[in-house]
Amino acid sequence: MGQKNNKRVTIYDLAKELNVSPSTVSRALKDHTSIGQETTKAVKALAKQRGYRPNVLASNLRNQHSNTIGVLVPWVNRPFISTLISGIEESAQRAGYNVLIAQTQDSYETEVTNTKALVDSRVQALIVSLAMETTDYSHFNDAVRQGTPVVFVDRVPMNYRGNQVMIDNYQTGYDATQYLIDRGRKRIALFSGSLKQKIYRDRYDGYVAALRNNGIPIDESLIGNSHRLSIEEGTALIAGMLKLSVPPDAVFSTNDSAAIGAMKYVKSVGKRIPEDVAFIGMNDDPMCTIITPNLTSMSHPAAEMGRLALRQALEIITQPDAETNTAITVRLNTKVVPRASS
Amino acid sequence: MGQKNNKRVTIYDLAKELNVSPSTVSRALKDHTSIGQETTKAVKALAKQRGYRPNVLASNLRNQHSNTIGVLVPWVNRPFISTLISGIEESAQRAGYNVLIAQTQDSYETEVTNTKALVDSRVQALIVSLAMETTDYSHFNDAVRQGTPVVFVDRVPMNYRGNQVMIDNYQTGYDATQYLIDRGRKRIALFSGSLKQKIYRDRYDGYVAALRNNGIPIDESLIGNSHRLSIEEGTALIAGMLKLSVPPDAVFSTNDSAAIGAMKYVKSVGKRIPEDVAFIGMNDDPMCTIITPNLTSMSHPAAEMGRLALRQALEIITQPDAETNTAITVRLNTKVVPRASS
DNA sequence: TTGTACGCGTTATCAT
DNA sequence: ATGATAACGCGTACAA
Repeated sequence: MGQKNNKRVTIYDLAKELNVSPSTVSRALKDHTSIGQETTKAVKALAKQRGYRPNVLASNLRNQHSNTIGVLVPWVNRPFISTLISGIEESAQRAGYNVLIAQTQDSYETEVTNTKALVDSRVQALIVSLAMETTDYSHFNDAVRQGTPVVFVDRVPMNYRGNQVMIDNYQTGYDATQYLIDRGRKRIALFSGSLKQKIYRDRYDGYVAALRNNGIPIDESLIGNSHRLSIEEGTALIAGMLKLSVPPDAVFSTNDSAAIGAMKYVKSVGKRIPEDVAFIGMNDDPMCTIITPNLTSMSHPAAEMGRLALRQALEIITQPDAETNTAITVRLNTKVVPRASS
Repeated sequence: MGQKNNKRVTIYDLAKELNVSPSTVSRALKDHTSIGQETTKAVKALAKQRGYRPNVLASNLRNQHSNTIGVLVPWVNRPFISTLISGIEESAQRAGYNVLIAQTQDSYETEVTNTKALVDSRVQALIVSLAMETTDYSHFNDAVRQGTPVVFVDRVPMNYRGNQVMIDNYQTGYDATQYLIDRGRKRIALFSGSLKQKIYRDRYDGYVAALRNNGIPIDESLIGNSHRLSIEEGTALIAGMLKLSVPPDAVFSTNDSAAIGAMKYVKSVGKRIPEDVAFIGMNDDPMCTIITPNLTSMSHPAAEMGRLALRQALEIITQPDAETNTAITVRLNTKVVPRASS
């Protein structure tokens, strides 16, 4: 595809050709007021003609930053996360920033490695959603210590008071559970992720509180833990619970995939949804309106969370004295998206 | 989260403290054979103790590259693309490369802008899937001319002979259509993307050839063009076609989303799938096994394509004389993934 | 308004 | 086995 020609034009080339100094070129190119109109115009014209492009590598070194935002997530190919990234990328692009992406594959070790790699790449800020098993956050402390601010999104650390964007997970868990209770359900199963993760812990707490406030006993056999909350794991969880002497009459799954896996199983054994088992999921992924019956879910504004996380990052970056900033926690409200499954 | 302390340790700091020269430190750090065991060990120990991290910005400038791969896609939050990216990222990580991501939002203008931005960022290679309306590829010629090799994946240019990874779209279109014909269908609708895009053009050609070889006339009213092949557009397309005096008895949709939109509509008006209208999609997205009945589709190895594209990029990068390389076209075969919808 | 000179941190070349 | 020096390209303090 075309000829290759690595000799890139520099400000020195332009300077020589115009018989001015490189600094004049440098200044003219960024519309420095102290450079004459004539000169500026001439420089720009030649730059365009010669196809001059600034060497970002040199500029980065000189300015000690990369104009890049790092994004570290468990997996990019999940509906919620890919939309989150889409929101981040769109905002970043508009603000003139690049986006460097890495996935942890939900592994703590990979998270540590990649955090270091991103910091080494001198990203100006790091937007992070934690790996499932992460309970030690010291690698992020290291990042901040080295001058890379961190904004957490969705899967945020326990007891964290720094910059973060999330939903109100406790309330979401409470509301989802209450929604099922309001529809007459008494034996409500919970599909949860690791309780070491704050988001799942909070949803669990909301679930327990809702049951308690309605005088419904907590039954441990109805609480299923799952590593990844995949479709397959959802199937496995419900299969186990349907064998109980008194099986659940409803399921609150803390993501949609596991709910859908369970629904598929329930349908396959001839039980009716929602009559025999009602379902409510979380995230409101597109698949909710594809399954039959459509899956009730809790809203989860992925793109918006991405935009907000990026905005926070930008604010930190542009603050001259990052030390004195007050950290911001954005906690978004969710609501039930009612559909036929409950 | 911890104290901030921007003063980063450099090889000069280490050199001074150890009473050696910076070059010795630099060499020791990368296990240069000419440095004594003792010295090397001492340097590494101190580096670790002082928390030394190389300044990638400086290294990049010196080496004239960024160790980064640029990825330019229409949207990151689509099942096929997010999985493609996942494959690229995983391989890149393993090879020690960063991944810079940008989306074109299927706009030609944005594609041009972002290509330039990525080239300016000195990515070492660009992996691109074209925007829907792109028919002029000169911005990629510019990229190559400036020394940034380009690998296309999935949505590749027309009549291109450079590096690219794709599926055999003609054969895929042919096989999908033949599959419906084999099941006795005569009036087979096609849901296509823009025919200016090679992938849709090839699928269209395959569709036409299959009909022709089976003596079935081409009916223009059964060929639907769609801008984004979204669920909504699928619904709209089938709604129009069902009004025909002789409506289609099958649909070949060139992606799964549009097929599913159409299936939802068909079910909503009380027609049966596959008895009244059979369906086959493309990509084999997860949603195929969520819809009822499950959607037959054509396989589309997204993660594998990502890995292959990255490998091609790496080969080009590591080739010393890129000029003389022969370009590689990888064309993967697909197969029908049969399910209940046809 | 423009030019000179230096530094950002690393690495490669050449010398010792 | 180690050191001195230059260079990558840009941006800016200081000088003119």
